[in-house]
Amino acid sequence: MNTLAEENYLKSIYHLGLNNESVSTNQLAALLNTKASSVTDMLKKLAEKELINYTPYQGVTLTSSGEKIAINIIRKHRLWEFFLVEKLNFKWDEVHEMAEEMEHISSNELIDRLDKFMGFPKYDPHGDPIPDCNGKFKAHDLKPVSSAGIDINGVISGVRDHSAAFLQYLDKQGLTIGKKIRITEIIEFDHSMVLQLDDKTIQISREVANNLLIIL
Amino acid sequence: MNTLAEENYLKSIYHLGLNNESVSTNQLAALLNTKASSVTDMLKKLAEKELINYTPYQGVTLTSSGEKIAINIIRKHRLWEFFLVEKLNFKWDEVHEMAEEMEHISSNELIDRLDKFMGFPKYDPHGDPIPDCNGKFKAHDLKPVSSAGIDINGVISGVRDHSAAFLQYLDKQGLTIGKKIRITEIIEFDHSMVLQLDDKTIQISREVANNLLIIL
DNA sequence: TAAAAAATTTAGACACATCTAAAAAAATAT
DNA sequence: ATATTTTTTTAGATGTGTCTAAATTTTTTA
Ligand SMILES: [Mn+2]
Ligand SMILES: [Mn+2]
Ligand SMILES: [Mn+2]
Ligand SMILES: [Mn+2]
Repeated sequence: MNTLAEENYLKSIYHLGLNNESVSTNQLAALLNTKASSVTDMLKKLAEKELINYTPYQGVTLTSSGEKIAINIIRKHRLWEFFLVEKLNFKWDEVHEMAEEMEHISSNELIDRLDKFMGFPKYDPHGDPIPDCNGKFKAHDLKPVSSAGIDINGVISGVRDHSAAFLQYLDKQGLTIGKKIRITEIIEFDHSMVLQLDDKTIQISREVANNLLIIL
Repeated sequence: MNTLAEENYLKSIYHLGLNNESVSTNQLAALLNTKASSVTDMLKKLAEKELINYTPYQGVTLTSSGEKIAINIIRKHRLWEFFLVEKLNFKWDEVHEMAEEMEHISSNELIDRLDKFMGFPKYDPHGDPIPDCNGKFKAHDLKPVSSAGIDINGVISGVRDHSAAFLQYLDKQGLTIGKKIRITEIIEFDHSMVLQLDDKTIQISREVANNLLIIL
């Protein structure tokens, strides 16, 4: 139906356009690791198919049919990630690249059965919400640890940075999804934070605190 | 590493070259639903990569590295088919097209873990052998029902035709993998055969008998 | 608000995988 | 053995997705 490249563009436009409004050519070029001129070419094609709203020089937004396709790809990505972690015992830092390929397997019947097989999970291994077969999903109300103050309690429920390096670091520190934390100290000098876990105390940099998301 | 088209050519060369020797351009064109001239182009590319032995006008054979790749794709295809049937409850006539896509997911670590997850199955839903992670496999010693005579007993263990139409017909008749049959009559006029199953008697055409494989 | 900088689009090219039509080689028939 | 048919390859073209370099538009700065 749509090519692999088209699907990847739609997914990227969706991710970049989440909060803000229209997505720029350069933003897409950066995320997709390609050149602005290539992006322009593809935007024309997607506009022709009425999957995006495109006005030259003004960036793009998804049409509702474009958004539907994007959400479906994200659904597949996250369900496959869940499968890889829960059924095949991969670690959360190992699954993203595989899911990038698997999200393009076309059958919806397959993905709906996979969903059922796994008990209709609501969140993927990184805490991101999994759209249901109608594209509906609800994100947690997440805040970066860095935005919380002294003596605040929270539950680790997501990450902003999905890089393997960051996820491996969190693993090593025991900062995994579901863990309860309490902020016991904030170092004024560099804004690093001291966290109390169930079993130990650890210190994290501002950088880490910015990318670690909790539910209060 | 190799493109999707290259993988499909290698797989096709493998399947066509099983018993006989070299595979012709036209055979490949027919199986891959493409034109002979396109095949020639691709054969040059695969020869350049030393995945096939190609002499113009003489057909091709796989090199050992080409064969290794082909067998790995077949391993993936059959393991995904097994997964779809055993874990997601698809029927044996529904899985081939999905597996055609899934066989190109690149990670070998993934497929090895999938293999383990399913308990290292030896045969796919159609009775075809699944190569292990070293590419080793052993096919059953299969014979078409049509080659057996009166009063012979056998166990249905494979099919020659993999079309959905044929598989659905077999399902409806209760002629599924593992079923024990006994040939009770052969009609001289059209070579159709009467089979005794555990619970019933059915008659099949010569065409069906040719495509249904048993272990004696 | 005019000049400079940045972002975006256009123009022209290329690799890949495919096609049709024509040429060449191999196999078959007379 | 020659002619005919079949098979295969070559030549030239197309669509997709990408690229670099140049032109254009928008934004920022002075
Ligand atoms: Mn991911
Ligand atoms: Mn994820
Ligand atoms: Mn199959
Ligand atoms: Mn099969």
